Amino acid sequence: MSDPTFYEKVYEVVRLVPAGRVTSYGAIAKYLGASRSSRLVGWAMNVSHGVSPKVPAHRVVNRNGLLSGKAHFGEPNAMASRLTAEGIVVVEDQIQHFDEVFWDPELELRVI
DNA sequence: ACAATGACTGAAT
DNA sequence: AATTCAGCCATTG
Repeated sequence: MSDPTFYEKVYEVVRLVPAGRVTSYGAIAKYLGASRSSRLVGWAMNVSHGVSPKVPAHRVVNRNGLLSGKAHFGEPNAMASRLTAEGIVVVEDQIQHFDEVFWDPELELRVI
């Protein structure tokens, strides 16, 4: 990683996501000032397998609340299982009550 | 240095 | 309203 600045930022934001909440790639990208680089966020997650502390990539889904990245986990059910264990309802790889569990860094990490 | 890739998103049809 | 198309931008070969 010659210049993991972007990844580091992504990891940091993802790690800030509280248990029982989820966020979207676009929200993270926007918080980092790169709202159009949502794909890079997903790519960062792809590299986040061996980073430490561990990055809760299971709390990051696409803007529709769909577990788009579940296929990248060792077990396809690992992502849904972890979300369910945190109190998030997932049916058919789709997060239920997505608007209630959605965690927007721009709103939560904003200056109070 | 060029071209291709990708866990997305928004706009157009 | 649902599906399709194109843009976007950092990293890798």
